[in-house]
Amino acid sequence: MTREETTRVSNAKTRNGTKTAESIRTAAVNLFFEHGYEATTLREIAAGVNIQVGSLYNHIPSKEDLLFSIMSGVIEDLILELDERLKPLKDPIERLRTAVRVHVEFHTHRAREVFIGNSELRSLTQEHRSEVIALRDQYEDHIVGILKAGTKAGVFQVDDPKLSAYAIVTIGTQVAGWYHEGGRYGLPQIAEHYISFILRGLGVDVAPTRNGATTGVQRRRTKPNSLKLASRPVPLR
Amino acid sequence: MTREETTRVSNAKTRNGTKTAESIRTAAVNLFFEHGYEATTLREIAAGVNIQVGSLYNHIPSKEDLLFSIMSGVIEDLILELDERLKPLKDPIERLRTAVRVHVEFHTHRAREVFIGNSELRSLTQEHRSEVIALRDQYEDHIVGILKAGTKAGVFQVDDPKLSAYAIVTIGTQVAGWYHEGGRYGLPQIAEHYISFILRGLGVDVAPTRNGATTGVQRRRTKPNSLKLASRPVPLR
DNA sequence: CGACAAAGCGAACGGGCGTTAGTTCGCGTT
DNA sequence: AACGCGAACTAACGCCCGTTCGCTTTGTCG
Repeated sequence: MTREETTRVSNAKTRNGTKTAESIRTAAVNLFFEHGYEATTLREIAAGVNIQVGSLYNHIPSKEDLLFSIMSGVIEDLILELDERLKPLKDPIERLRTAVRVHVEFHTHRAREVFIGNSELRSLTQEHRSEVIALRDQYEDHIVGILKAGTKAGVFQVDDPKLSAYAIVTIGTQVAGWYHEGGRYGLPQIAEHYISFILRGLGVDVAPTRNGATTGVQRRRTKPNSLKLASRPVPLR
Repeated sequence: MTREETTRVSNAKTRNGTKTAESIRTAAVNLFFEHGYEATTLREIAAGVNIQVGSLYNHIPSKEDLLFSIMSGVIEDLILELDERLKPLKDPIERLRTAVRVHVEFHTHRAREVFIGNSELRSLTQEHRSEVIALRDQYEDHIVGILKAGTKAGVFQVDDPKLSAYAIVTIGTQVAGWYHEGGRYGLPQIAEHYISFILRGLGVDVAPTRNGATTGVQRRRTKPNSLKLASRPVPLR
């Protein structure tokens, strides 16, 4: 009770080949995405891992905690990825381009988790909710920072960075709602389309888009479409 | 069983002064918005109307049907309002301006219902879900139609109307997520801000925005801020 | 090979859920 | 004055939820 965990060395792969905790997470993500957190039963999750209900509690403290770890995990990963891709860039326009690209790619790549993160906030406890919101604000601040820098440098025309950041984040986020691999649009095209739209919205002079590519910069990509959706969840429409 | 409803004349205000059915709808909207459909109990709804649980079934066929009537009702109202406001306009730019304005105003005005409509699709039965999606598609087609007309007339630069329509609808919809009366931004400013953003995104030359107004057209509005949020629901943050 | 801990089992718990049924009550109409 | 009816109440139904717990199985390591 007093101290949480003592020395923990073993790698936890007893009966099953793959680690059970990981399978639980995956099953939970799929079910939360398809039916929502409240409508998902621990018994359904257990069935997805081929385990009995009670056994779940060898790996998770509670259902709510499982949700929290999914939600916080995905935002942390997003922030990490953005930081990394942004690190080498200085030019505000290129930074915004990359930010939108990362945003769209990530939200498509991990659409199910992102969807959960955007819709299940109210199922968290007060403390967990605050924590997730803090992470989300941290991410938004990155975008706002880019806009402010670009405005200061005179390359963006932005009335209010916060308001514009909302719009930018929102556009990219919603892609996750309808994108599916093999659909009408490839991911790079979608990203470039929205990049042009957004840059123009910020007052940057961008050549009219034709077939997805925008300016001369980064016209050709070595791996044209290397993204996959892990499973086949029920989409929203 | 065979025929649903015979002659129905009475106005249903027996014991209570105001109509109960209406109160149920209101209470349900508030509770669904705050805690979500799955997490909301019929007993909570009943308590909000000062009624016992069983009495609800004098007014609704089921919990799911209550949700459906809320979701379909709000989209129908939205389409009606858009049609009406769009009717007298011919110029594509003005039509788009008005569409965005209506969209933002409506989504702010009836934020709680809109939020429910966007997040509780999966709680509907298959049939009801299809019906709601059909209504939503109908609305999106209006926006797409405006974009196509404007593109044909050469005033918009649009690669793909559908993709752009998604972006436009999304921006306006999300406003409902954070707008609250008395906040940093008034509704007209928000609307005009996004109108400029969107028009520029579509390649229309718009004068740089200052304090909300855009071009000379429709600069002054007779009723500057006549919108109200009906109640004070728990926001998402 | 035997001890130990991690992990799974399976039954049970208390409680809450949506829905149904039988009844009562106050109107407006006949 | 009697009736019909909408609408409210009360009680119960069967079911399923998240969580707990004692017990058994299993893999690892000295």
